[in-house]
Amino acid sequence: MQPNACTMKTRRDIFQAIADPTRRAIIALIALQAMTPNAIAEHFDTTRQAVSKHLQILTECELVTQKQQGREIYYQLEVNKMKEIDKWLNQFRKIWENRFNQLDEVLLTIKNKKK
Amino acid sequence: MQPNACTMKTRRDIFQAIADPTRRAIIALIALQAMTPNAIAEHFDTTRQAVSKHLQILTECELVTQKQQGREIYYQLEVNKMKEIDKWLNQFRKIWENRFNQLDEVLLTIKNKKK
DNA sequence: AAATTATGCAACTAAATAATTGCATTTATA
DNA sequence: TATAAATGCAATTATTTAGTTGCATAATTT
Repeated sequence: MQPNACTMKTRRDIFQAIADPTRRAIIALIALQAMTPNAIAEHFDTTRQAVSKHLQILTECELVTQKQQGREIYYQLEVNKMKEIDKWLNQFRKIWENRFNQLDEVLLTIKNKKK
Repeated sequence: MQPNACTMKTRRDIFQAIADPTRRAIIALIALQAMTPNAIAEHFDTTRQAVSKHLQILTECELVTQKQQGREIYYQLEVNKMKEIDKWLNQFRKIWENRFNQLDEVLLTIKNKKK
């Protein structure tokens, strides 16, 4: 059986995508307004092709989308996709809020003892 | 000059740490209660040594801490460190909340036009 | 139409990564 | 005290990654 279109050499996900510092910088850069690969590359110390590869990876996991405009291609952040990281954080948020409440209680106890 | 103790082959950070799915699973596993490497390894399909390496990486970027108890070492999540990811998300949170408000306005406009 | 610009894709390379096996050390138990 | 258990560390390996250079293609501009 032939490998289908979904077959990829590497498994990309959003966590893998944001692991690279350059990609995080690109994400932050295009967060507010869409930009072309050339314009993005000007902000970094690498070649346009390297940036292009990063954009490809970001596109693969749907963190960015393209918008063709003549021969220029504008890449823009799909900010909604970023919420997935937020969702993953939720499980820990419960814990760290709990920890905070526990600390709160300790502080209250100390306070009451002082009275 | 001799390389000092801080010299590392690789630059680890929290984003790199959570990029690996096994490490994310470990993080989730020990989030609620500290566990030993052996106990953690039982949950995965790899060797204890591999888990140990993941724990080492997580320790390096201060996502987990150790607590020795006889010959056992309990690894526990430093849930506060997870907040760093949350902090990074803040810059995008502003945007996605904004987008939501914009949508909200559109919906309100539609609603008003219907009246 | 010819030259220029914007971009993607392929081949290649160096470095990093995740995992394995084997061994050493420390602590507990029989 | 001898054995077993819990763990870390070193060497090795296969795979992935990020980057480079070079080339092809499509859309502009001169």
